[in-house]
Amino acid sequence: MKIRIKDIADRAGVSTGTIDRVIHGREEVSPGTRSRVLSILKEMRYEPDILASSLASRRPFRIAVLIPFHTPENWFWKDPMNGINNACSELNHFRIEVKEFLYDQFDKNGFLEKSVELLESFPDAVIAAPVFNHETREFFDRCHEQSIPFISMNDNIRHPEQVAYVGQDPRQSGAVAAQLMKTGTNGQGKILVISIARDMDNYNHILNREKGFREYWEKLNGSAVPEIITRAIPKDTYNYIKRTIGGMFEEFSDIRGIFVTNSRVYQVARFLHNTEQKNIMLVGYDLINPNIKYLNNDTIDYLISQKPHEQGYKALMTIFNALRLNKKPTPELLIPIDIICKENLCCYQV
Amino acid sequence: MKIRIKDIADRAGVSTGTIDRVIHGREEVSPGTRSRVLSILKEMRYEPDILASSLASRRPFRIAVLIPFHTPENWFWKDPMNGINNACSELNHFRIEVKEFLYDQFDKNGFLEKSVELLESFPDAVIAAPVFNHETREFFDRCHEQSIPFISMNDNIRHPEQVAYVGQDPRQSGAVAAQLMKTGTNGQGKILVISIARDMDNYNHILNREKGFREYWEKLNGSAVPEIITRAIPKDTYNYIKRTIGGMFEEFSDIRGIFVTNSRVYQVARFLHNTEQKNIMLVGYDLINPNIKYLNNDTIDYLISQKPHEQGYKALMTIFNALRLNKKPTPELLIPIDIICKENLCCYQV
DNA sequence: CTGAAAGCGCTTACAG
DNA sequence: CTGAAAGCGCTTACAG
Repeated sequence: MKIRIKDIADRAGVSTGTIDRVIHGREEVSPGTRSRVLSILKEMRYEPDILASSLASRRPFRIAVLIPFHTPENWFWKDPMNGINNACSELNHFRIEVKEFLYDQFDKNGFLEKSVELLESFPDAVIAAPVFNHETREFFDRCHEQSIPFISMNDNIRHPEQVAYVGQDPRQSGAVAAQLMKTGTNGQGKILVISIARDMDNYNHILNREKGFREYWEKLNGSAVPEIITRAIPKDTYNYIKRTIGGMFEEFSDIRGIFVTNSRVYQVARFLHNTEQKNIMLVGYDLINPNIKYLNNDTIDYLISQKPHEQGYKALMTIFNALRLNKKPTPELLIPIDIICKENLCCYQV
Repeated sequence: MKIRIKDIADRAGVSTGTIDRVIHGREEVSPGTRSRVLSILKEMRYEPDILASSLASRRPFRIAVLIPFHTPENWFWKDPMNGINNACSELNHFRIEVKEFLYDQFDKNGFLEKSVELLESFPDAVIAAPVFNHETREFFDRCHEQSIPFISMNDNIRHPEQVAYVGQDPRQSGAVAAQLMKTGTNGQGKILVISIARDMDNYNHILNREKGFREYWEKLNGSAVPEIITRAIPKDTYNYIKRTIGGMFEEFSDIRGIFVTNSRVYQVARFLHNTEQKNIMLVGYDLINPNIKYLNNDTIDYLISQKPHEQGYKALMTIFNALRLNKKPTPELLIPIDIICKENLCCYQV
């Protein structure tokens, strides 16, 4: 019924050791035997028994993770790592090892150092989250040269050799924000779109979210469309934000909603809360603690979750399935764009 | 490092066969040996290697599923079964077998017959979705007598012996619907709460959803609160629904929103669409095809997903983890209450 | 009631 | 370049 290595060996008239060598592409087999065995493997549709394989093999499957570390001010990168580790412990029977190469998301050199270190450790697979686009692309090139398969998460830089991408579609999430805004404002008045980002922090995402948000209204014909005012704020300190947003409220009348394109929405919430503006619809990103606080006191209406934990979890599962179980992955594993309000918050917190 | 059966055997001065017998509670061991081995197992914190165990054992792990079958008119029960089967194929290396005992959700006798049949097959574990409360409770009693562990899904009847419950909190999902309604109507005008159910179909869920919806407004102090008009419709044919809802629109003025407490929301959507009432906010349940159609043409504003596929998937994973991997499950595995609109629909479709 | 031995399907030195 | 044998940790008849 089930085809074993032994069956292949009998058919090919060689020993099981040789079959094993062919299956794992070791170079110690004569070309003739190799091709004969390969065709028998295909013909008999051999599928390895991963239980037996894991049990017999000493060497663990080593996965290297190259993502930013989190800081007290920016917890975002904690959850992906947790997701990866949770997936790892679910698979612990299969002898998987995760090694973390964490870098400072504002320090390009740090990234380069870590990526060299990673390559020198010769892992079996790589999970990486691109922050520095150009440098990550080069890093992926290097992985490919060393024949190390890699998966890209959170931001899709579409390297031709990547096993898969795991993350959200930022443009689509902008459209979701717009739909919520439409429900809440009915297309009346003005809407501010605020992007708070020091450096290039999450820059791709921000641009695409803004784009998706705008496109939503452009596609809407016939209905009322609000006036949309976009502003980038290059600092994320409260005083700076307070001044900027405060200024906008003086400049523009009839503001009905604010869409903040990343996790800094709590700073805007703080402003609205302090100035007691209760009828502004506020939508932003990410279930980080300060945001949750303002969600619970009704200052933030909705948060869009990037599901960082799930991204990490799925990244590891996907690469494991692809490499160990031979299940070819979807090239783009899109993480759902969850809409979170006070009422459904509890079931999303890991 | 890792404790094996052999280590236990050496320590206890018996053979590995005996250890195996103790671990699996087979009755062919003398009481003295048994208790000695048990205490050594505990002391050395033995954890079985499930790879080796699955590899060596012939017998598959047999899981019986007792849920309603789906019909052309009601596809709801298709997805849980798919979720179970998908989980099963993900675990197929571990030799799991799923056997389906599907019953007619409107036929109590059919349920009883299937449950007898199931018990006679002596499965290793049971996944069941309660429709007939009293009868399911008795069925679970019977499972307990036969020492078959069971998990309850979709509706929690809180049997004291259940391994876990996997499903949504219907009351909380009513609150989510209310929050959406508040965003869309700002608490102005009147809101209809419509429950369309022939027989007792999903009755517990409907009551709890209504309850959660009402409680939301009760907790809201200070804000505008709409007038809420609840109505049960005992038939789900379009003509009947059209007459009833049409009548309500004649009876009440200034209706701003309609909350349909189950998947029949497409019938109300059809009415709104046919009568060209565009400014009524409409919220309902479940990503079934007719609902998706009206979501895409902007008649339904939001759907709440019960994530039936995920319920099935998690039910199987939970019982497998609990019984084969000794991971004790959360007693209530609450499935997130996803809010679906046209814009985020795509990433939720399996 | 208990032990010795073979086996699950694959991998890994080792010998040639 | 290839094979025979031992081993991964657990389970299962079989013999006593």
